[in-house]
Amino acid sequence: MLKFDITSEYKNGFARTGIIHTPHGDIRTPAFVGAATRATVKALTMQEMRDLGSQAILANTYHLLLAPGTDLIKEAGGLAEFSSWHGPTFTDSGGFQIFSLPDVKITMNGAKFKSHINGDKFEMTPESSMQAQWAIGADIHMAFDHLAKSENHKDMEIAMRRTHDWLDRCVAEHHRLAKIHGCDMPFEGPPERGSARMSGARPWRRAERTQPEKGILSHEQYLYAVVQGGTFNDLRAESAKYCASKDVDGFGIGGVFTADGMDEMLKTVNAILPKEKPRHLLGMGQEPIDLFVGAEFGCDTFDCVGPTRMARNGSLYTNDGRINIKNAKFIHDFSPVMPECDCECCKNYTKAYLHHLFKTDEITAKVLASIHNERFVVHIVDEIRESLQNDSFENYKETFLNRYYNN
RNA sequence: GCUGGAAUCGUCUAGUGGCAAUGACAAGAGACUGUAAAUCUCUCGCCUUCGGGCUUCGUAGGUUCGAGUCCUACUUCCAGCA
Repeated sequence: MLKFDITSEYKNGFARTGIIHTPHGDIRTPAFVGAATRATVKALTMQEMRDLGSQAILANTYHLLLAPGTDLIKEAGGLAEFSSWHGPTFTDSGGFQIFSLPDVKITMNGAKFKSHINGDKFEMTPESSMQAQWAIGADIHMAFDHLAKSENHKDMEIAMRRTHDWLDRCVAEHHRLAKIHGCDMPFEGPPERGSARMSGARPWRRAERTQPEKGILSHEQYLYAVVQGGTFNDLRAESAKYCASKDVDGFGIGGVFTADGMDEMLKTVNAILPKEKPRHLLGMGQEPIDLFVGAEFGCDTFDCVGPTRMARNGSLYTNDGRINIKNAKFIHDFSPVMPECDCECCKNYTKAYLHHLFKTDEITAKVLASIHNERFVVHIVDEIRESLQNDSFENYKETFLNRYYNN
C-alpha cells in the first residue's frame, strides 16, 4: 500500500498537507505534477524541472505505447531511469487520450482506436493499460477509465458504470502484475534521510525482495482508481463510493474541465473518499483558481498541460493575470515578466528580450516561457501548502485571486 | 545608345476585358485545462448606422458600357549588345 502521511488538516475538513512516499522519493502535498506526456516536459530538461522545484512528473500511457513502445521503456529501466527524472512519477492510463480520438469504438473488452501518428489499429483494455503502465514503471498508475464528454446524465451514468467495471479489472490485473514483479510485500515505510531513495539518484529497490524475472522492473508500483460522473453530483457520489470500496492506493478525480461547480463536486467526492489515501485532480491547473479550489477541497496533487502549452504559445502567467508576450506593447519593456518571480527567466531576462525571441521564433523563447509558467504553478501550490500549514490559506487565496483576476 | 523584359496591399506572388484583386510571409489580436497542440482562429487599402460607401495594381493620357489586364507616351528597374 502506498504510504501517505497527513501532516496537517485544515479547519474546513477537506484540505490537508501531507507526504506521499513513493519508491522514487517523497512528494510533499499539495503538489503540482508536471505533465510529461511523452516522457518529457515539452521544451524543458529534467534538470530544469528539478531546478524550478517540480516534485513529480506525469507521463501518458497512450503516447508511450505508440512511441517508443512500453517494452523499450521497461528495457531502459523504467520511466524515471529512461527520462533521467529520477524522482516520483505518475502515468495516466490512456483513457483520456483514447476517448479524445475521432474514431473510438467501445467494446466489451475496452476501446479500439487508431494511432494518431500512422493509423495503426490498437485495442486498449483495462488489463492492457495496466500491463503497459507496469512496463513503463511509474510509481503511481491510473485506472483505465471511460471519459465521456456528454452533458447528458444517462450518457454519463453509462460511462461511469463502464469505468467501474473496468476498475475491477484494473485492480485484479494490477495485483496480478504486482505479484509477478515481486512487489506484493507490504510497504515498510519511508526511507531514511540521505538514503539513495531520498536523494533520488537511483530508483529505490527493496533489499529483501524475491528475485524478479529478468527485465522486470522491481520497484513498487501503485494504483489510483478514477472517479467519474461528470457534472452530476449524484453520479460523482456513487462513483466515489464505488472507488472508495476498492483495494487501491489513491484516487484520481477525472472528467473535470472547469473550476465552475468544482467546489461542490469535490465536497461530494472527497467527503466519501477515505481521508488516508491521496487524491489526484486529473488535468486541472491551467487557471490558478483550479489549484486553490482543488487544494481547498481536499486534492493532494494536480497535473495540467496548460502551463507549458500556454508558455509555448506566448501566454505567460503573472500575479496580475496572464500576458501575451508576443503583443507589440512589450517591444520596449525591459522589465522581467514578473519581478516577484524567482525563476531563471524572470531573474535574468526582460519582456522585451522574450518578445524578441518569440517574434523571431527562437527555441529559447519556448524554453524560458515554459520555465516561468511551470515555476509559477509549482510555486502557487507550494505556497498553498505553506499557507495550509500555518493557517493563512484563506488570506492567501483571497489576496492572490483578487489580484490575478482583477487586473 | 540599341534590343528585349518587368513594374500589383510592408515583402514575395496570382491575376490577359466584367469583384478591393490570389496565395505565402510579415504585422495586429485572440484561444488553449489527465497535450493528435513548436498548435488553432480572426483581422490585415480607407470609412461604415455592417446594408454598404470611397479610393486602388509605376505616372499621364487613350480605346471600351466596363481596364490590373488592350493602345500611346513618359519614368524606373533588370538582362543582353554596344
